[in-house]
Amino acid sequence: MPPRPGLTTERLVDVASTLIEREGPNGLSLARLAKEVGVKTPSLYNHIAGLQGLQRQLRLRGLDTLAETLSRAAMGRAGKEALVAVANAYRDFAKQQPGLYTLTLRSTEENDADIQQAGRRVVEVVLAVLRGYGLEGEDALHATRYLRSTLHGFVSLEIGEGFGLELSPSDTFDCILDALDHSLSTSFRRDK
Amino acid sequence: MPPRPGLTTERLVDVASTLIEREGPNGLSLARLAKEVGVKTPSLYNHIAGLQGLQRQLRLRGLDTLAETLSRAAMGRAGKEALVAVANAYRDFAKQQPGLYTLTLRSTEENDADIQQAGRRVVEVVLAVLRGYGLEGEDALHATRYLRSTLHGFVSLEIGEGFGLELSPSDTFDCILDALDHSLSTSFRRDK
DNA sequence: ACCGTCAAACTAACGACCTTAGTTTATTCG
DNA sequence: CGAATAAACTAAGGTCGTTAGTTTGACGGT
Repeated sequence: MPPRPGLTTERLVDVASTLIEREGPNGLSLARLAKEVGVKTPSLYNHIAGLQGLQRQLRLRGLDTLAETLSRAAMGRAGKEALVAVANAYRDFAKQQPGLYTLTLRSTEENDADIQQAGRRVVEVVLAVLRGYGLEGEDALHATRYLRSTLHGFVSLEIGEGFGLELSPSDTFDCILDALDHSLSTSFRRDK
Repeated sequence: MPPRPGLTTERLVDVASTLIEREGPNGLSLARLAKEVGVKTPSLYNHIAGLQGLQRQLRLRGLDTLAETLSRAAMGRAGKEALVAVANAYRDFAKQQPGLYTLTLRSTEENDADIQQAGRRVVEVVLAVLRGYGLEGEDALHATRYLRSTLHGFVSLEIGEGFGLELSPSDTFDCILDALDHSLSTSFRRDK
């Protein structure tokens, strides 16, 4: 049906996701993507809605694989074991695809139903972990924000600057998880 | 000395910092900045080293004012009181200048001595707060990363998407500070 | 086996932006 | 009052993203 190359949206997002790791989230351009797949730039518009559309697709893929990775890690575990597994899965995802992670967590400026739903799937996994701590209702929501904040903050800083120093980030991460486990076990019961 | 406008690097950074709030970190362009101060784009190069140089100056200013804001908040306080004051100052800074905050915390890719030093000044304030908890040595370094991760993660998420829902972010922040205080008071003693 | 259809590629062109090189101009200092 | 200097300017080149309009080639039905 198509004259020659036979592109698909899928393939473009594939190639773009490798590009974003090589060049960083800001180095991603339609020009480079087009060159990479052997096509002129305007041809891309048959498959994606411009640069914004491409970024949106990447964010969507990032959220989807993140949600799946996390739920896999949570399966069959509970309590601190689940917390540790999910947290490490989160960190590994960010470290293996820092470009995609960074783009995914960038503020979107526009309320996009699909993206919001994909984001909700991630939050749900975190909520499930907290259920193992007996947290529900408002407490669980506060705790979810706490957990997300800590995880996102840690991996952002680790990706961004590597924390400098020669102190092992993994050791720090373990300390943080101990502290989180302790907080979730005790101080997040409604006692305000 | 100058023919007409009499620009300075200072003034350019001033105007750029207002621009970055109106347009977001990605909306900042030399073209807009030039128009704003009534000058042609190339003239800017007499005062700043291109777009990268401008962003570097903004990051520098962001780190400097952040460090000063935090040390002001920490002055004369100790323990939980210091923690709460510094944390709120951090959050307020990010909320009042989200564009500058975002740009400041973006990974820089290049090891710039001035920027690294400015960043160190921020870390030192945090370290000082932790000294009030009796933390020193490796423990203090781990704890600093914990604190920075949580603060940065929370304000990033809050700036980015507002956390959705109608649950008050301020309430969550208070919960988080309680949990942090508790962790720092107990579980960060060397007991691994 | 042919032809029309249709999607996917292309070319052409515009506008925004960053950057460099070379030129003008006004102020200040000797 | 004249020359030096620093800050503005014009001109020009390059990269991008995007839109509009054109070509092309594979597929389905007659």
